[in-house]
Amino acid sequence: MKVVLPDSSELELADGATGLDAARAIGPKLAEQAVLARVDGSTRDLRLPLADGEHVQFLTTRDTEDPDALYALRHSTAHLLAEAVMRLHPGVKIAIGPPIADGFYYDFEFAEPISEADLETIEEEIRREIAEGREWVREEVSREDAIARFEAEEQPYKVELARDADGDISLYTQGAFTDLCRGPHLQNAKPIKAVKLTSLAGAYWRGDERNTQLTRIYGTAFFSQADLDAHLERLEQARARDHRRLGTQLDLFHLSDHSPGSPFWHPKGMVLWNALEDLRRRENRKRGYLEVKTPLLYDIQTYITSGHYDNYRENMFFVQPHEGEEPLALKPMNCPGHMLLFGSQLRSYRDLPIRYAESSTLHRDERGGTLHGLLRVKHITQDDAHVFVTEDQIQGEIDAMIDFVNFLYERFGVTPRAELSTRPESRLGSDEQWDHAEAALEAALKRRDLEYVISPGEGTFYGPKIDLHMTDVLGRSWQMGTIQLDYQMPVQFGLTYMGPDNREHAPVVIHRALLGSLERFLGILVEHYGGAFPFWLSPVQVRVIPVGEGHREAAESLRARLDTEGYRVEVDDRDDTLGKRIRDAELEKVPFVIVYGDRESDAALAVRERGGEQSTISLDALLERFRGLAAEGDPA
RNA sequence: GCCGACGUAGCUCAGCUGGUAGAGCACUUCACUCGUAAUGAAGGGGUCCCCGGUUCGAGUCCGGGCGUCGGCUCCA
Repeated sequence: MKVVLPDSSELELADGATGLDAARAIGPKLAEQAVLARVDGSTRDLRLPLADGEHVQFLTTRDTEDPDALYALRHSTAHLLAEAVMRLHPGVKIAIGPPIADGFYYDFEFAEPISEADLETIEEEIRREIAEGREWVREEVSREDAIARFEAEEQPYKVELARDADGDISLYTQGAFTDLCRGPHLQNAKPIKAVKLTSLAGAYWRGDERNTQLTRIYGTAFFSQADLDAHLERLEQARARDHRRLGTQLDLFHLSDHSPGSPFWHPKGMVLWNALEDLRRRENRKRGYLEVKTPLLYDIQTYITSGHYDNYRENMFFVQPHEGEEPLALKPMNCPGHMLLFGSQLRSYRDLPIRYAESSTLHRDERGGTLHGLLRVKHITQDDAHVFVTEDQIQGEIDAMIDFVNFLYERFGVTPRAELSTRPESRLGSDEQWDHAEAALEAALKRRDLEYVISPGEGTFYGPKIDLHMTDVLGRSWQMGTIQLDYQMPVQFGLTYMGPDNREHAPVVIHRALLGSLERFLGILVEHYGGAFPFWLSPVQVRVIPVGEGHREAAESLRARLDTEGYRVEVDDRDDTLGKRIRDAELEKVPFVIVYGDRESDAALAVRERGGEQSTISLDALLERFRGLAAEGDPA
């Protein structure tokens, strides 16, 4: 048989030759350094046979940044971790240990709990294994043999995995350790030049909290120590952009034990907040949304009607005004309020669509351990709206919402990832309705040519949704905007409109929050910009620094002038050196600094831009520049 | 809710095996009035998260609670 190499040359091989055979045929050095075969785009263990006509490329120990090569390296390191743990903790039960982005983990069930201090010992053991040398041997066995083997070894999790596998099973052995594993793996442990165990966490078997909680050990590995160092350096740089750190540094907000999960917004943070509110309000108005305001407190019946009492009671706040009175619930979402508002009057088909918008304070009593800076809060504010439509208005409204979303996110130069979340196990309504609703959302995504993935079972109990996701500085994904199609809640609330046929019909409602939560959106924005906001968003746009005491008056009058033009300007006339005040302005990431001394006048201002670039320009020219920059946030 | 770690000045952190707290920055005052990323000196500032326990004595050890961080689970 023949396989095709990357340079299009053909290589003759015996039938049944493996990737390693092919590498050997090319050269002994390649055979030694080969880590993986990439065959027609997907990776294959070197121990597996090639087939006639396949296009083969070899990944070697020099492909130190190739994700597939790193995956194999880390997957193999995970096996070394399991071997080390089994040696140090006899009787430990092993579960699964895959490579992940930036590293790997392995899940164990320990007889006695371990702590982070134990990681060092385990890490040393792994290094010892590498120093001793390990080779991986692959074998294929029947399902029954695999089950029997792991039963004999008293490894119940492996038995369960083997039971659930279909077809034959592959095993990989290194040293005294054999694991049930699909591969691919390294030939041997030599390429593993840097290993670090990073953290310890609880994780439920198969991701289900009804199952046993296992102990997960996270780690990472690289082809060189320099790569590991670079990785740690990147993490440190990412942490410098963390919105929690910048929130304090830039005096935007703080969190307090006195009200966990409820940010205190400082004046500078409020500038950002209000910029989002202004954007939301202005753009909603252009698109026919009507701003409303509905109560914060409702009786329990409202939430029984909406279904939230059954589904989310655990996460709601209740207040009892006085002894013996009925409790009220603090609203965790706006839907019921908007349903009641719609139902307060007789509606005609001529009124539809009705688009109620409200950016109101909501409270959700999130489970302990889930709060996270601004990204997961108890006090949450959504740029919410509910659009009541007839069946044939659905498509048009959803298309318009997707366009609206694109418009909003483009303002910030960010691109969210779309997901289509389909029917969950526990839900209202018939399968026909769900088919219909899911199809409507998917059709909209396709019409607007938006890339998306499907998240099965992740929809709400009342309908499917399109979610927009973004990633924070540590690589975690967060849901931002959402568009949800709902046939249920209007029915629960008995909502109707009078149709042209003079009969009552139930409207369909589209729930949507496009930025999502203002708190979360701001958190992501702070990280996206690393605190260096564009001019139109900057809490302080210009700082005027008088050179000496004698220039304070002129600086103040320049400030007043810029203030009149609508810009956010401060004078820094502190009794500090010029260098110090410029340094502070840079650290606060103020976009423009104007140094004002003897040489300056309206005709010639000394302007320093964030980052250090300096120029001398007239006030008029500067104002012209500012007008252009300010317009980025408010395109006509 | 679960696993692990942590909680000391406004911020970032140090505080060894128990003997009633310290640095840098910030703040205040004084001197300097400065030309593009830190002027110098002096000073003020702490219920060491909370409650309980052990001890002659607890920031330090133990128990409980609250909060935060990294994960898991959850997320209308």
